Amino acid sequence: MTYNTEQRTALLNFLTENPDKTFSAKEIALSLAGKNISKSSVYRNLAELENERKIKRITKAGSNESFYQFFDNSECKNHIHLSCTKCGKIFHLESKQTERLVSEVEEADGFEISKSETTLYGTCKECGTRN
Amino acid sequence: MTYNTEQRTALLNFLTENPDKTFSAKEIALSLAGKNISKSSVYRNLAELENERKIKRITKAGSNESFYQFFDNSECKNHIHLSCTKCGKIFHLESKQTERLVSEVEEADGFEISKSETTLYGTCKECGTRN
DNA sequence: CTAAGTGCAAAATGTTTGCATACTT
DNA sequence: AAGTATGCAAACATTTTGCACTTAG
Repeated sequence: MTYNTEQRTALLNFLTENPDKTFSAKEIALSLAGKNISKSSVYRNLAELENERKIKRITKAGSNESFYQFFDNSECKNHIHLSCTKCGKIFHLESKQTERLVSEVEEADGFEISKSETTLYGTCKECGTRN
Repeated sequence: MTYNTEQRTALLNFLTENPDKTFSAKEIALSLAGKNISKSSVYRNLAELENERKIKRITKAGSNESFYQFFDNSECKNHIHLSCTKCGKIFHLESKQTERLVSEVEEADGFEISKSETTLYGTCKECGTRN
């Protein structure tokens, strides 16, 4: 169905090699300059890789841009995520502390929480102390 | 510092009167047609009211548009929010079930969670069963 | 009177699309 | 060979800005 083109590979490699950072489409295009990939292909591949759940699209507070981050869904069955609304980074929070919360929230309001996708927003340690 | 203009009042009134709905800037402009407010003023007032924490800016999954919802911060000291990534609505979750979660998450990763601002994302009952 | 807000049109930003060409399998 | 991806430029949609004018306090 999908081809492993030079461009898609370069894009996914780039995000894979920087798993704890987020990048805008523009930043990615810039980082991949010289790697023979156009703006359209950056966007098309980001969309495709997001569909395949290989990367995560992130929206930061106060910005209209989308940011993207590597996301290995297979490792995320049993924990939820913390996403910092300031820097946009995603942190992985181990399951034991959060199991209760998840079921409680689901019972309370009928909210359907897929653990692998659930994200709790707040301010991370770094961004908090920097302020 | 800020003036209570006819336009700002109309905009805030509109969101105040529809507290459980979210609106895009376009929808707001449309709803306020005849109320003597221009597109620029819609955007400028949305930004200003967001700064004043009187409204909340919301980003929906898969969309680049911003949506806005009335938000009375003063009522939200002791609970967290559930935000549906499909319909964008914000739900208020009472504190008892979540107190533990909040402190546990804060201890675990140093995440600083202001209860009145914390939002847990997922799919709400309506959007979940509709699918 | 002065600072703040307004409308309008133009510009800037971020993203998507049509099309002809090229690549992957 | 067939289907998929690419680059480019143009189109889009949303949001922001410059400027002259108006209004709230």
